[in-house]
Amino acid sequence: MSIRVYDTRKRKKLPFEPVDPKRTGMYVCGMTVQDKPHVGHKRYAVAGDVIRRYLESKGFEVVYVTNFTDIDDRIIERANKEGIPFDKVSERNMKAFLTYSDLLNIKRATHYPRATEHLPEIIALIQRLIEKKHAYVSGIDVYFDVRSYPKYGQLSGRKVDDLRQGVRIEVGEMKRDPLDFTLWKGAKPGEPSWPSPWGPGRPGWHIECSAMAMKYLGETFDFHGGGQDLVFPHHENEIAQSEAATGKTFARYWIENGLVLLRGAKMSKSEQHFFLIEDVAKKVEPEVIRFYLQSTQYRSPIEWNEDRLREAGIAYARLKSALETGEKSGDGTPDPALAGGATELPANAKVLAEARKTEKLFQESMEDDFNSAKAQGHLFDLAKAINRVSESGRMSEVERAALPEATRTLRRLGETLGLFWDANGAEEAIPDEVQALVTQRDEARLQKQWQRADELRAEIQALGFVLEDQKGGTRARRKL
RNA sequence: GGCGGCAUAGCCAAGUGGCUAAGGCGACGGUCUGCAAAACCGUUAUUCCCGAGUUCAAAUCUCGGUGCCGCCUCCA
Repeated sequence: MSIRVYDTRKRKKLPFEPVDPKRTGMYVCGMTVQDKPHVGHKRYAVAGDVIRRYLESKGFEVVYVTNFTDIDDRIIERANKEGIPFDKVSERNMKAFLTYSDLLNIKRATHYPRATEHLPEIIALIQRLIEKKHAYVSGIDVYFDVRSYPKYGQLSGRKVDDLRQGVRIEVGEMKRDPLDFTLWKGAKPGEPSWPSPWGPGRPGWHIECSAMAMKYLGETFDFHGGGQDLVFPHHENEIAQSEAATGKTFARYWIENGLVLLRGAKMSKSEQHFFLIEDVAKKVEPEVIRFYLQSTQYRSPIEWNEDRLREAGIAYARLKSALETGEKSGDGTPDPALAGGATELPANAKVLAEARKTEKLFQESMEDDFNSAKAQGHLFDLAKAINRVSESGRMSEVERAALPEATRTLRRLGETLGLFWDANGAEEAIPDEVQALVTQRDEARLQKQWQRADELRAEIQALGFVLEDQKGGTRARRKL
């Protein structure tokens, strides 16, 4: 058993060798909170959460850090437009981010550091870079000297000389080299600012992540994630400024996730080409959104598409249904095979064999660069085995005795992927209104009033529930 | 123009040197059902964008095409 991780920097899968055998650190670049979160912001959150949950299931203590960039030009722009302080804008969008993280069963991070709360750390890091001659003061700004760091470009595979053309210098910037990037941006009149040795100003975009990652995870840590659109320049610059300052490896594994596409093109704030997660959540069950987002390997792009989501809903319902079936037949039923004092589950039960096999394949999938798509796929084989046992009228005692254990395996593996949390209480909370209609329909069916029964079923379906007439009675489920 | 990635059935998606090319959706046939739904059983890629090469052996490696995506400016 060994975990292998694809590292963007080395461009290959490497064995996972944590800095600390018991504890691992993950830094996942969060969002700039000038706006509400869109689906793309949930892709990286889900991808990170899956990896985190898996590592935790392997016994690691995971220190998980996701930042908020709560000060930058866009936020200031937005605040000015609305005529409110910048922190009102960032505050409300951070809140929205967390609301929808919870909705998608994304575990809360260990830390959610914000740039504006880490000015001392940021300033100290910039000072360190100036002392080492990797940064210089120019006018009211401080820049990183890219030419002073020969390994620049190692993450994104770029050569400094190739980059020379095309780089733009904004008005007012006084860089020695067009490639140099801002560490500290001196404030213009009326802009929010913090005091520093170089005068009032605010941090550049990249420096906060280096400072905060090092503060919470140490100068060298295991995982650094974020969207693939951050590879260059953001992550490249993070490596440059961090490793130039410490002389040590910064993050050991760079695990950038593929982007969410909309009609074939990247979801993006600046292009106004995106779906807000709050709008999507009104139409699609949160469990299905999550299931869908992790049904593709995290490094591949994923198309956001209503047809795909509907299919995902059907597929996911299959898993949930098997789980429910298994748990229902398992609960409260004495296991005949165990009644005689037997302490071990019947090893020759087919469901149990399937559960063991699924467990093995699931683990192998996740060990191979956290392939949740593959792991999730294996769950369907176990679901089928559980349904098969529950289905057959002449279920053997051996199979029945093994069913609870097999079902527990399904639940445990699903939960490792962050599934099966029943976001809307779909199982328990059948509204009284719906339940009353179900009862009426049952009565009609007893009297063989089929037309009346069908009308009632149509009404119930219109309320978003599906019916399953079973031997023991009618089961109503929320449609996923 | 430079850098990186992707191309697998009707659709989505695993698989990156050798067992029958996972799984889901859809479709078709069957069981069950008052009819459905769900579930179960069966069928649905002699073949992995195209061409050449390496190898006893390639969807998987190499080279050359074609198409798509991302980055090179803020973006998860």
